[in-house]
Amino acid sequence: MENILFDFISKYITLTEDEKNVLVSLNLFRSAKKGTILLKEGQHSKESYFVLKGCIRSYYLIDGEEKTTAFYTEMDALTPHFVINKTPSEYFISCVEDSILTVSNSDMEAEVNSKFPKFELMCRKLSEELLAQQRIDFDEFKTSSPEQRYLNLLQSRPDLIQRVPQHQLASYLGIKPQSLSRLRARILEKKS
Amino acid sequence: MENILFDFISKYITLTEDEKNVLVSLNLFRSAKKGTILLKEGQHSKESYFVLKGCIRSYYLIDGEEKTTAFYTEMDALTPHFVINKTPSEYFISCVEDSILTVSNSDMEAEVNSKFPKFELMCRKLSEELLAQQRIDFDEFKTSSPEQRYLNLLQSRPDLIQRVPQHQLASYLGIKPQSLSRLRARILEKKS
DNA sequence: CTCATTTCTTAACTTAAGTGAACGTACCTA
DNA sequence: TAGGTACGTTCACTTAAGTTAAGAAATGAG
Repeated sequence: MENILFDFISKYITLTEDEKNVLVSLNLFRSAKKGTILLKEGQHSKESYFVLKGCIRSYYLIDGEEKTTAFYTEMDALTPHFVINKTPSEYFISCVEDSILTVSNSDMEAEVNSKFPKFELMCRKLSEELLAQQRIDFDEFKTSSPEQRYLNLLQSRPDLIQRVPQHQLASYLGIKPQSLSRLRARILEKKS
Repeated sequence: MENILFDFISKYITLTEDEKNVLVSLNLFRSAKKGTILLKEGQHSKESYFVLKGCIRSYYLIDGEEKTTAFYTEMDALTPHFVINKTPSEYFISCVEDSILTVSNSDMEAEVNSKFPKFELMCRKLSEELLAQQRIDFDEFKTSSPEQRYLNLLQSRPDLIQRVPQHQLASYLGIKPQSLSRLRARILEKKS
């Protein structure tokens, strides 16, 4: 299990055996059942997650309705995003499937950063990369229709469509479940 | 003019006079007329911009139509986002108004980072902050209708609505100019 | 100042998403 | 096994955005 984490880290920096051991000793690993809520609206957690296996999602609860904004699957990193305003979280994080994660908080990160300065470098590279990807995703969302967004998702993350309930997918695409059903029917009709 | 830049930097790290002088000696400052295109689709520039005065925007050209994805005004930093795929830019950057900018490329950044390691820290903090803000903006976009997005923009960046042509604003909101006109008329009607 | 171009608004019509309701299926659980 | 709940699909209807076109207003160049 650790190997997935080390494979991920090795994309950014090279670790010695000693450094790997320090990481393992931190007891980062946690498994969580489908449906487990990792973060509730209003909590002020600074936990970061890295998905080793499974799928987690972030969502807002607006007028009693869940609005899913992101899915994180194997090798995805989720850092909470209320760094700026420092107000409590306005969103939830929960497990779509039984999952195995690493969980770290800012204290642990500070500790590791001070012991191994190259972690600082990894953090910078990672957040730059996440920022770039986030911008690309946002641009793509803004410049396409719900139908195009669905077709793009079919290309880029076909597994999600199988793994995730339709109503969560729909709100991720910015539409209602009924519209997703209709849209899928429309696409099938076009093909024939 | 330099002071705006130093004020911005001081939010992240503290600079000595020597360090400030090095920055000034780099000749970062450039002014650009309204309409100037700073980056064209297909170019492979690694320039970063920081807006001291004026307004610049990024946009895609899709089926002959401009799709504006972001506006950057005073104190905003724009880092190009094809860090990952390393393919040429798929979007344009141009000046909405006569603007004064600082322009830096990755070579210059590497030079400054090696001379003053604390710049590395600033870059990390900045990209973490930008990532957080980007996520918040994306979430807000996804969870609201065009009308709500317009009302939110009216709250959060009222200056944009004055400074920016309507058709650019419309595509920034993800709709057509005609729909923005109609939507504004609808809002006015509701108020009365 | 005038002409041409661009930008913005309005209107009529089309298309697609939102809404509310009904129905079938699968999955729990008592 | 029976009843309940959650989920997905379908339908009819409503609402809002896309499209096409026309005209008014602002901008810019000569």
